[in-house]
Amino acid sequence: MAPAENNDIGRPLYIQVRDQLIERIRTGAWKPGQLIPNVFLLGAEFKVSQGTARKALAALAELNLVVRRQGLGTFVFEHTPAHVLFRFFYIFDDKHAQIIPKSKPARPVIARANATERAKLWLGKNAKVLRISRLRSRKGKPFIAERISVPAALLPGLAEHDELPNTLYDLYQKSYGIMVMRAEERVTAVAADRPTAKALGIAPGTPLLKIDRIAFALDDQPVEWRVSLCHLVKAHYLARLK
Amino acid sequence: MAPAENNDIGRPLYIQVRDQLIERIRTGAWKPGQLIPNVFLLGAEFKVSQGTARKALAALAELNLVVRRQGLGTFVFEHTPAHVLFRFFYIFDDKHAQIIPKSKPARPVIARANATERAKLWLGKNAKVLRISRLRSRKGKPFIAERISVPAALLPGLAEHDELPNTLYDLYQKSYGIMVMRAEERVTAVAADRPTAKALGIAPGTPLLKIDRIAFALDDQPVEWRVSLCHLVKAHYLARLK
DNA sequence: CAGTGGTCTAGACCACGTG
DNA sequence: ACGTGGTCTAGACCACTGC
Repeated sequence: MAPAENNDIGRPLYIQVRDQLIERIRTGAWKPGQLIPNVFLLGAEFKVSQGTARKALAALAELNLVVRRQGLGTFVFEHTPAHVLFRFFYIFDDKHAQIIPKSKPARPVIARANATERAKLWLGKNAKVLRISRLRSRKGKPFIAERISVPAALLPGLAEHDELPNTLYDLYQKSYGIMVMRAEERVTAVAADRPTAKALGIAPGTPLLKIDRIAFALDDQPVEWRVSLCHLVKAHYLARLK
Repeated sequence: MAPAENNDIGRPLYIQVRDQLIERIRTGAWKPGQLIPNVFLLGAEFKVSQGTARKALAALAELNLVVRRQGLGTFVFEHTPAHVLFRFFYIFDDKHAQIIPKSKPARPVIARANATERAKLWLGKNAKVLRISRLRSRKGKPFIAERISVPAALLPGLAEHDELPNTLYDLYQKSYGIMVMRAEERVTAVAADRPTAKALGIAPGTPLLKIDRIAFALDDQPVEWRVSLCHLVKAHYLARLK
């Protein structure tokens, strides 16, 4: 990268290198779990020093796109089901142990996006969405009613699936190359309405924790809207602030 | 730092430097808002290279203990009321604007810590706590009932205060040198009990968002336990996951 | 203009995990 | 023993800020 390219003027070299590496991961040229070249090889390839290549990798690791392991190498981040839960499902029991919920396979339904879905997912007038409704259980008892909407254009062919896995985010990554990078959760307390109460086996009016989540992909486009109504007994939602 | 000190073997140089700088901030040798020496001066003082001093400062900035401003210098982080709210009060209205709550002055009460307080705040058998109960309002209407417990030993003389400010964390820092660095919030939905409902002017049984927060200081000791019962209309708690 | 943080280089050495 | 990431150095130059 000896002479600064014209469209990159002003941007630090290590950011330019980082962004080219991001592109390799996004396009699938480098697959999840794959070992990538070390700092010297990358430095040689991009005509930058070892230190700059190292800084680019550190920035990639900061974005959770690679994992660096001393003595082993640098690997493209892999969305395993366990890791996805660990990253994006913050319900804990009263002993501070993370709760791993089960969900029954559910069939997605395709439909025209309604106004809320278009607003939440930045969709146009005639866009379609896949909707998934399902219950999540703990020790055999349902405690979360979940409603998910995903832009249909992002997941071609998914509507034909009969069964969806417990964690959708690794399916998004492995089958569609969509990496969920961050999420925003808006949390409130609501009273259970009749259908929800029936589904969860509780009295109508019971206070539920409502988690309204938008998940964003690498390019910061929303890829999923999910509303979870949670009946938490001896359990809580955990947020860490710093 | 030319020869590695014995108790520091194995720890990277820049971490050793960082920790000595942390100590200066913690003890008040460097005051909040103060400009600190540049990388070359720090490097000379600690007998390390410019790059290592820079890495120590970057690590300090990572901990939010200093703010680096290009062209100006590096400053010790200052807990202004506005910044504290921004960092630790995550209630937003439906237009995604952060809500700034007002609270009436409240008088702290001193008492022997009960079992829950001892567990949450890691206190011994006969430790005392200061308790503060207050309402927080939005547009003149109370919407949060708050109960706070703080180890009395941490805040000598506070019990004599008649009035407490809207944000306690900058009081902790300025008057007692306690810097709240992080917090854990456990969030659930509960039904309003009679006294809370009366205080907030709502019907008993109304779903409330209960936020159970422990705030931790620099040394990772808990310094405050706070339970907030929030009646959120057209408002929500926001969490950002990455 | 001077002073600051930010980037970049080239190279040495250390710490860790595997074979 | 080897290859990896992690640390550390010494020094050059750039970018931003305020005077």
